[in-house]
Amino acid sequence: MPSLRDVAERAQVAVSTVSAALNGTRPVAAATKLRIEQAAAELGYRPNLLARGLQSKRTRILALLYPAPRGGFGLTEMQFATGAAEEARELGYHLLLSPENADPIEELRHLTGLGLVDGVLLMEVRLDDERVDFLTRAGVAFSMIGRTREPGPIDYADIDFAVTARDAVAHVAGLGHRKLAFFNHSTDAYAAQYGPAIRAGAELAGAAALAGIGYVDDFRPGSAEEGGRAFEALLSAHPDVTALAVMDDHVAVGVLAAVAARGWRVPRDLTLMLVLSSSRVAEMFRPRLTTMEPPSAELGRLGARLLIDRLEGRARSLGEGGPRQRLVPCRLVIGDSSGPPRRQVP
Amino acid sequence: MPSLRDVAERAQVAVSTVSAALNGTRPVAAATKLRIEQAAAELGYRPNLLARGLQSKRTRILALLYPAPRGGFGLTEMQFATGAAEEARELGYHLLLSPENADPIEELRHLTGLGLVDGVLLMEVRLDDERVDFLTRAGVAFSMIGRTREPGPIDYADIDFAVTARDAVAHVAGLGHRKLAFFNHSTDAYAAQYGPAIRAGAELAGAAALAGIGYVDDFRPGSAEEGGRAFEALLSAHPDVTALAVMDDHVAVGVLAAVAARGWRVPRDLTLMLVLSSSRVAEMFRPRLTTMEPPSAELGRLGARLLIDRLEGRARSLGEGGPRQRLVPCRLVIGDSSGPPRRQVP
DNA sequence: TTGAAAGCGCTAACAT
DNA sequence: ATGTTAGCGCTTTCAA
Repeated sequence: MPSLRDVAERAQVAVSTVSAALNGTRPVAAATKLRIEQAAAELGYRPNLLARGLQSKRTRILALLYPAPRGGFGLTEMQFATGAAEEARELGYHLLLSPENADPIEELRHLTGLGLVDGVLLMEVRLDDERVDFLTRAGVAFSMIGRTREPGPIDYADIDFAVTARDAVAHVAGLGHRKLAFFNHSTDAYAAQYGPAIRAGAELAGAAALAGIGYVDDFRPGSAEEGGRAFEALLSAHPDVTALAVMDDHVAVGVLAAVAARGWRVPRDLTLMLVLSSSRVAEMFRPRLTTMEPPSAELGRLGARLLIDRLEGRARSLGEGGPRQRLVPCRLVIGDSSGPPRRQVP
Repeated sequence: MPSLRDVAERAQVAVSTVSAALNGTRPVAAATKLRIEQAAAELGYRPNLLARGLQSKRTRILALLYPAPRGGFGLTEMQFATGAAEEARELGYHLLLSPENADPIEELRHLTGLGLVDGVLLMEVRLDDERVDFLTRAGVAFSMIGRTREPGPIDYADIDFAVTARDAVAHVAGLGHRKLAFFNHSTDAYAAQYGPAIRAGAELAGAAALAGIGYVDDFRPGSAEEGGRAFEALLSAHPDVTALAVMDDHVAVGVLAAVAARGWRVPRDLTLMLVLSSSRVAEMFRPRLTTMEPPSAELGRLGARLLIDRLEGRARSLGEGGPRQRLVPCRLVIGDSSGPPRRQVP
């Protein structure tokens, strides 16, 4: 690999001039610049990132931190990662994939101590997240995909649960439904302070109230079987529920089975929709399920962009330099599982 | 961040001694070593990877190259990535996520020119893959997840299609089936030299022949609808087919619908199985589908390991230093869609 | 067994 | 407008 010196020799100038010409750090005579660029091109010169980073304290490398997938990574998580990687690449950055081990803080301490990364992108942020405290204290630049309970002045990109809930409720209310049920994530996820579960529940409740329709979310099945049972329990407790939103794909499977078992059909007897599931999953059901599809890749891109903006001080220049927090709603993808409410049995 | 010099001062020794003590590069008196380690610990010293890399030409960073997902990444691809990242971390390496843009070779030239990565992990390898030629010529260390038509002396980890096919055929033959059909990937994927599609088809044919059962794979539906139609076409052309394996989840959806439409049931009238689909997907069907689940995370891990072994010269030390090629079969996960053949209508 | 010093490839003062 | 030089933090001869 040719170095700056090789280019300098070939162009008959000093290394600092080459550096300046290539980086635009200081004015260089047009003629010299041309010679330099030509020499660099002929040699196939590429700046050595390590040398540059060692000197400038900037590597243009970002780390994406994620908990080692408990139940295996879903499509959604993957899209955060690929979205972030693409945005980073387009802005001239690299993305390091950093699975967390048992001790995320130690992991972070290690990672940031290496001098390898300029900033950190946090995935799977919990409502109370120790990683956030650590990074803040350590003065490391970071942004979140998702957010803590009180993000304060921290950059993040997250789902706009308020708008998502409003859209979901508007969808079912528009079809004429008067009472919506919601099967949130399992109690475990809820207890684990899983932000989306808690926010989705709260916002759906609010949106339903605002729209003046009934709302229930007492059930939190965690599997297909539990989903089926929860559905039956739901109907006996609330026979007037005609629309159901569920967070978990597997639960939807169980609900559909229970619907069929009692001789009902979707959407004739029940409007069923997914929340936070990709349309690729939704369309594997029959009937194809309506879903509120999360803007995963977009959130990944945004998270990366926010971080890079901050690193480059752009956050400060435009606007007042405060935190930049971006909310993106899910997209309503209407399948074949949405319809008017069933005629109530008398 | 404390540097080597800080540690050296605190321990009252020369920097070179600290380096030696911490890396075991040369003998250091036990007492000195202890002092040094203590000083390092007290200071919370972390070696600067950039400085080390600049000097040693080794960064312990690997790049995972993948084509920007055409139809979006599947679960399988994701697991390659997380598997590789975990293995890398456990072996003291970092993994860079590198989406390819329009020009993969230029991308590669850039990436390897930066001096940032020690080696490259190739995903989505096609039967003829220009990236392989480039890396070989450029003398860059790499390994593949998947393989070219003639991998020659290149390290790779791939699915053992022969064993997978044999297991799949044994499964259906063991249930008493005498004729198996296979819906391969769509013609597009086939034409795109997608290795798994081509190898799976070839090996299933071979395995069926060896087991002495009939085999058809004339159909290549690419969607649920095409899957349904293909199924009907299959039955009229080969009414004696009682077992069907499909590569594509969506196609399975269509087949199930067609089965139901003609008043049939799975597995009573048809044994249906997935090939190369994760069990998480398979269990979302009703009935739960039998699947040959790809060892994705394992392949990711192996790919990373092979590459690291080579980088550390371990490939050469043990054995004769030739390429290391690892094949791992899919795992048969039996669902509720496998059963004995239907009684043939006369 | 340890220390001194050179240098990896680059950036950024400081000089000219 | 360009050249000279001093490091960034580390590894690695070479001396002592």
